[in-house]
Amino acid sequence: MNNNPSKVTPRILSGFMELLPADQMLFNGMLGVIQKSYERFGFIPLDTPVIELAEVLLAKAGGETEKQIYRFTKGDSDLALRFDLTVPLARYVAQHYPDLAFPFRRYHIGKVFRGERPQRGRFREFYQCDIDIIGDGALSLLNDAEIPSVIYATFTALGFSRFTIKINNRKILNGFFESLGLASQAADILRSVDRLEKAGQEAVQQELAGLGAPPNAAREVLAFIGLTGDTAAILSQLKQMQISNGTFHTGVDELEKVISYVSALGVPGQNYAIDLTIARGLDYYTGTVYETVLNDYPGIGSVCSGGRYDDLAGYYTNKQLPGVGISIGLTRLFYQLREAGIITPKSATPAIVLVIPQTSDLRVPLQAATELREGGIPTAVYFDDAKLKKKVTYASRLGIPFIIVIGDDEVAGGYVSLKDMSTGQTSNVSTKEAISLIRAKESANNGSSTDPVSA
RNA sequence: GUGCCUGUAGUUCAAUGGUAGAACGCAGCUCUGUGGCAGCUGUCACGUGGGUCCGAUUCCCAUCAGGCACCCCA
Repeated sequence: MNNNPSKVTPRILSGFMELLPADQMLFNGMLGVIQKSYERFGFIPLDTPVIELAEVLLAKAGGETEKQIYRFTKGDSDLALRFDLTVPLARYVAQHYPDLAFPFRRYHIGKVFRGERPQRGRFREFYQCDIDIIGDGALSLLNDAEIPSVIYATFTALGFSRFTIKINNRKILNGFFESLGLASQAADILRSVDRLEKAGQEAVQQELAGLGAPPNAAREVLAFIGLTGDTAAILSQLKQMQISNGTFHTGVDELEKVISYVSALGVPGQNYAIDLTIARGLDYYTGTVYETVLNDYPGIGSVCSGGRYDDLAGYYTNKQLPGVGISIGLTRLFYQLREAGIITPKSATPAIVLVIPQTSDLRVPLQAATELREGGIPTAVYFDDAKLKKKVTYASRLGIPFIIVIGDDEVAGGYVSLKDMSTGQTSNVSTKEAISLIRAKESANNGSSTDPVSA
């Protein structure tokens, strides 16, 4: 690959994503939409170090985490890269507890690292966009209901309309398993149930048998999670079930409340549903759980998931800090949308206009550029010596929608030559007129393309 | 971490036991103040190491890299 032995081959590690300018613009657009949406709900921004003491990050330890974490030493320090944003949040809240106002609503958009085998859409470094609401001692169930409304607003802002927020409650599943005498295998069963769609009914049935579930219990499990209908129908079926288990009924109660409030918060009925099969692999969820899928692209899987947990920071503090939150895996989401052609890059630069000086005295072109920028128009200037054709091609390649050529004629005449790259029309106008012309055209375009996913 | 598949220009792909072509891209020209089209010219490759062979990009082994499935997850 590299003929020149004196040069190092430029390359990056597999599993790390790096984008070309047009894609980076698209990615940043999505990230900005998500951030704006989170802030609209009053979530507070948070940024924490990418590197933490291994002791802190691994306080909880746990098979997969331990295996996947990037860990290294620097001098005497045992360090690690964060593998999610929840553990740093727990540390942060425990550490700054006295200075925070609860419920603490924070969002955090940042990179996390996992040393997994990379695969399509699975990266070793990726962005998560998290929101969490942390209570001090207790946290109203209403927060569980607000989360889907944030998801709804965010995915709508991203340009999607056909998506479903699937909602379930762990207590229902746990209580149900307890009533079948399968409580000790609950975690494994949940995991198996979570794979229902992927692995198929038969495989799950066999797995359940392998876990020691008697055939009738396995059948009951499958029948249970197979309950169908709209939210009202599922809820009434759940309530009619003859199960004497407190946890189960608490779960049904919670789910019913959450569902009713989700509706009250204005999430349309077609955008959420009860799905008793979603369980989430993570073991720290204790109540409501969420998973969001794009109806037209089920293959992409969950694009946003999370849930309720009772004890966020038990490894760092004695305070009982319950919370609820979700995470959008932005890197994966972006990658898969891009792969599927659902989103396509538009421009490779934020510049709206390229000023092209065609004169040796740059003062007038530079003044014009400054005026454009003061007029709120992102402006780049082509400083280097080249033929006009090359400069125009440059604007074309980058997708810059306007160019302004300023040569000796323009300087002498006190005007600029404005060209609309999409129509090819040029006109001689004053800089002020150019600004309003560009603004008019841009706002007309933006009407339909504020979201990066207008497809 | 386990299993399977694949490594040829910047990219996507060909061909061949006698050292390789195309398309797109990129640079330039046709075209000295205007991009997209067209024509021409140029640019760039057999992942690495070993083995078999007169000779290996081709066959074999190892290694590295990439992809896929499992596991797990965003």
